[in-house]
Amino acid sequence: MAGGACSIVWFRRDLRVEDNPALTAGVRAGAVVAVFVWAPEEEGHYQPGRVSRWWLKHSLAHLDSSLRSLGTCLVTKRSSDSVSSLLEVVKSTGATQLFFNHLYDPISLVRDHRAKEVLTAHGVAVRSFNADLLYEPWDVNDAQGRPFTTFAAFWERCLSMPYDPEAPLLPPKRIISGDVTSCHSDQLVFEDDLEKGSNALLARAWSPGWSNADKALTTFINGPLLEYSKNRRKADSATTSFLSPHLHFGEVSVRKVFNLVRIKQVLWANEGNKAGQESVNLFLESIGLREYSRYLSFNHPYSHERPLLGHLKFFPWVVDEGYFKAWRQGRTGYPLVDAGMRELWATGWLHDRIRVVVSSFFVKVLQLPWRWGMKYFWDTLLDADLESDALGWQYISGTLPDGREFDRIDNPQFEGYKFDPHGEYVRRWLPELARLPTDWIHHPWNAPESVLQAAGIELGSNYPLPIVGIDAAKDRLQEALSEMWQLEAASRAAIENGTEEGLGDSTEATPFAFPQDTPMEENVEPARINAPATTRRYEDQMVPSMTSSLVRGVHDETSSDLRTSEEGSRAEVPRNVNVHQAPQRGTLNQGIQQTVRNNNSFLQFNLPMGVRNAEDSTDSSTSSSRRERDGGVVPVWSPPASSYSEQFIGDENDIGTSSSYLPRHPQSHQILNWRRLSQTG
DNA sequence: TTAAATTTTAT
DNA sequence: TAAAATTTA
Repeated sequence: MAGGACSIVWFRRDLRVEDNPALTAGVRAGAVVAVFVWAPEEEGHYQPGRVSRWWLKHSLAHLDSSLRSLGTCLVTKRSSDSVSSLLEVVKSTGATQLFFNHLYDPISLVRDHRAKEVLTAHGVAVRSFNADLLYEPWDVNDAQGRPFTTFAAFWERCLSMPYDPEAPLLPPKRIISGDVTSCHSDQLVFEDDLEKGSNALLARAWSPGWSNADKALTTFINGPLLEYSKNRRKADSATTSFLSPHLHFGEVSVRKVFNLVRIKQVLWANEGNKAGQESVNLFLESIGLREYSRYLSFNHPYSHERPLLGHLKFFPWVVDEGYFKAWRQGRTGYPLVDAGMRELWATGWLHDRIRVVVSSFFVKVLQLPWRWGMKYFWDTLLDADLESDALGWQYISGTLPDGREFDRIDNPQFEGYKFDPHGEYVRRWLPELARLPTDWIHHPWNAPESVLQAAGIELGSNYPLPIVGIDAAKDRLQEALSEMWQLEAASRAAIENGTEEGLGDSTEATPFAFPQDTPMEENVEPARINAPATTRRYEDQMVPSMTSSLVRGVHDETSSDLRTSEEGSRAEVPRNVNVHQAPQRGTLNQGIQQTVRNNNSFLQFNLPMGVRNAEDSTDSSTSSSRRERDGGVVPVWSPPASSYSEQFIGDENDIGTSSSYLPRHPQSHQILNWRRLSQTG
């Protein structure tokens, strides 16, 4: 059918043939050209990490083979600009229509809007659909027609909408292929040789691809779902749904999940099965949180990089590379935290409870900027998902109206006995503690010397002492909070005086520019962990990247990382950490003021801050390891902090004071338009 | 039955 | 940590 009218179905994070409205529309319209564009640079700061790319690679292969059995194939394009690649495909295939499904992260919102404009201008009819959510964000509003700002109210509304979510669509029986003879596919490269080695293990635990996702769903619903409420609290329980990576890439549709779970719900309600009903409600709630993450991202497109509660932008985070590194390596001295971080490192997976534990420790005990932690999760999690992770970290950080209280500190020791009462999880991931009795497993620092000796543990040598004491952390948190309120009051006064008036609106340039990212730091680490009976290697473990001018420091730092079971590791244990001495606070606040005054300087701001921190901390007691081993050049991961949101520091995008940023800010008209655009599907 | 003690769980 | 839910005397 040479050059005959056909439509492009643009696949993104909807890698399935079942319940895929864009695909269905394409099939109905006639011949189809299925396209996937790989343009990671477009994602700026948040390019998929190694394990995420591994997943994508297999998911795409799976989709391609499904499409082939239906009569067409997946055209793949390597690109630095999705929209121009689509245009190319239009030209080479003579397509007259474009169909795609909605995404709600800020970058996609803008990119998809542009795609629509540009292709329409070229005479292509564009339609887009909801395939990712039960209800579109703009359809869920309170009685005044305003978006919700708390999860409970949002979810209650979702569950009582006047109409049900759309029923899932069946896969097409057959697809008529558009003419792709003059539209060549690029070979997409998702992993290098080094990464291949590390990824080899992933296939043992996971099967990407939409029909595997479907199997996982069925297995879960017919099995573990019943006990979901009972089992979901154990650190290493295998009773979660394990659907999150499938859902992230849209291999399974939430609407299908919802429908199948609902059927069970009715069944168990009729049987009077209380445990089952509770399980269903809890599981649906976790689906609801995923919905809410998209909802927040849509209504507050900066939620992945700035607190939704405005006063939190004045919180003086501790900018300390040493702490950050100890956390990443699982060497904080708190066994549950460390076990979690080692598991994440090794497998790309973490139970939800443990995610809460490690991130809460990160924010409340170490008081590191939550976006660093979020970025590390992004780089390492198999199910890394910008919207969900932003919601999670904001919740933990207390920067949401209904998040945890900000001044609450969870004690990892108690949480350890709660989520891992027998210490099995800790022993699995921290072999150095394997012989410690359960009584001490979550607080080895209290164990009698004789017990430690018998277990072969020398605190400060082969396992660290706590990097920060909980009591010290509490004091420090209080201080930081009062500093935050002072700064907030000062800023408010300044604004009332008119000193900073209008600054927030003055920066229209590069609305979605992020600081340059450089390739991820590599850890070349032979670490032994007696996890699933294998010796694992930790090559090419991703950690947050750093600003380009500091790249030279990379190998200096990483080559000495985390030799868990080697003598050589000892120097790396963060030690000499004086609990009573407050570490250096970052100079974020000054930085922010700077940025505001000299708006659009975020790139400049970024570098100096990193360098300053590195130099400042040379003498700090928290950074001895750096001085010893890293040759003075400290790789600094550039916090996304300064990228964008601070340009709008003067605005009132507080979720507390106004429910939506959008209507009051003309410079964000792309997104206003997008609201309209979104309804065309 | 009520009130106190306890356990549970946070988006 | 603190509010809510549940158990106990």
